[in-house]
Amino acid sequence: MRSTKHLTALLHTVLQELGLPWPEKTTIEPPKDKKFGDLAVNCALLLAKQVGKPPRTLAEEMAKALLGASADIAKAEVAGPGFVNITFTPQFWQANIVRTEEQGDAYGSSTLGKGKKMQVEFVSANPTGPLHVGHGRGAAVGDSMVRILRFSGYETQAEYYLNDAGNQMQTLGLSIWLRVQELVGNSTVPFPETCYQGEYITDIARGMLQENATLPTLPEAEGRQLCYETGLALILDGIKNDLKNFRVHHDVWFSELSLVANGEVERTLNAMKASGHVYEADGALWFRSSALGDDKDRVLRKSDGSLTYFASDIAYHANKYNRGFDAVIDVWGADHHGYIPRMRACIEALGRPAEAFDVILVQLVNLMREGKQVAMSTRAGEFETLEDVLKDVGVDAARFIFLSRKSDSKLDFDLDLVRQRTMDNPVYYVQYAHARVKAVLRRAAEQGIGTQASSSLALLQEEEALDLLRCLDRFPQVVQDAATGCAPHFISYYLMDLAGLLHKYYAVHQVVLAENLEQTAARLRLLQSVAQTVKNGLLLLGVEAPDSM
RNA sequence: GCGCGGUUAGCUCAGUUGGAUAGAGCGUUGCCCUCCGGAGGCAAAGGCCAUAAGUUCGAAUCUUAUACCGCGCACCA
Repeated sequence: MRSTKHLTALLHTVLQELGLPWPEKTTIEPPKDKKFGDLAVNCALLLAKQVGKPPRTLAEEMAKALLGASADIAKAEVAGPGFVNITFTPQFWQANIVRTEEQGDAYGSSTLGKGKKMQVEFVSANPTGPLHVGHGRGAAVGDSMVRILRFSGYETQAEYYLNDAGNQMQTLGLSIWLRVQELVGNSTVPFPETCYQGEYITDIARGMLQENATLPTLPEAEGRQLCYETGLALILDGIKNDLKNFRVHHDVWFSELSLVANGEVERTLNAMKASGHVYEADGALWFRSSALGDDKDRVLRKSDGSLTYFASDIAYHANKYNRGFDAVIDVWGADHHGYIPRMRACIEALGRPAEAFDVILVQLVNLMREGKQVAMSTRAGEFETLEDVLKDVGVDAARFIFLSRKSDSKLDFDLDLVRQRTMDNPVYYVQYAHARVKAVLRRAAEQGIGTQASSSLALLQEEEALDLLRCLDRFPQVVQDAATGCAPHFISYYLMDLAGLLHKYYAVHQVVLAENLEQTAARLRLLQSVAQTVKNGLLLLGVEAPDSM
């Protein structure tokens, strides 16, 4: 980050001196192969046609000018078809340590999103049962995005949308009610397939009976209402508890019912009527979403007079923007992708720019045990709860695995592997890098050796040290890319790289050398900077950075 | 049928705005413990980036077509 910024500024000056424009598509990035230097610039290739000179000639001119422009540049070479490869001096890289020391826990943060208000809505599982692993992935992704956005300077709110207004709530009340009747031997019909089959429903019914033995004798409407209210409260408590254990936090729990009750849905529909996005046909109220890119128009109020889920969802999103968010991100299960076009149409109808709405699709989790897929069926009430998985593998491992894949690709979650506390499990590989540094620092402290700021960083000349320094420099950019790309997995991949370089350095160079305190102090500072960066990165994933393991 | 996503090493997956000889982990094979935590490191083998055309200085990346896989196409939520 520091290196690319520095070179970008130098290149601007140099191009100006040479009388050349700055090509829009210029890239300044670390090349794949280290032998091409620290950073590669492609702009001679881009300018060649426009200027009418061979790319290599242009590149030569740039290289020469860059070399003279700053003492931080050790080499500027032309290679391949016309790349300019820049190598910085070791002193330049060593200064990264000072930067991480100064910034500490803030290293990697930025003001990228300064002044922007963002909202991330995630999990939002219907409160009709406990969370399962799929919800866990959405929870990890959403929570991590919130952390990354905040670290990048966005004012960010985490929200859970509670679907407490629909048919499913009716079904929940009925399911519990019928189980209550079963428990006291009143059932005359088999338990309906349309009701929730899970064992937790019977547990709730049993609990309610213990509290109130007269429950089954209540009139059905009253009994079902009571079952619904109590059931919802219990399930919600369970969900909140699961999320807390998973280190996932929501700032706001937003009730769908509240939107309907206070007339906000009606008001939003009226506003859309006024702007001509809505019409009546066949006794129903329709949203003309097909005019805004959707396949077909969508019903908002059914011919029986009741509202569709989509109607309250529109009101919900209108409400979000009215709360002042510049952009909202919804985290959805990938099976809802068909919902995106109508939602985009809705955003447009609300008069918001397309950039103000983003969806992160989270693919399903394929849970594996002993090499076989674990069957999951919500309808049959057979699913692996998040709670069970966390008990099995732990929060750190689960979060890291969820965040070490692109969200929009299927995830094989191998319980046997994720449970392992070995280096086959990437989370331990990364955490071990942190613990290892802390162990060395403890060891040094025992011998009375500290990390004096006065120590000479110029002693860090080894190739493995420079690799670490270059990697440290990438971190702020990685965080920003994760923020703008909605891609927490960039952080996990980065951390595995950094941890690998640390282990490599450690294997080659002994850090604590009693006979060379100056060298030792410099190396300790390098390691301390690495540990700090690992810790900052892990925090963005919601994973702990242990001092010992 | 239409739409969305996917197809990269034996397996699981990265690959940013089109860049140089396509990467990592696991697995396989071979090596390194007088050493601060070996819970580690080094090396080798392993590829028609699904297929075919196109765009251009240059394509895993962009376009089009085809194949296969997954998902979605409600006056459900």
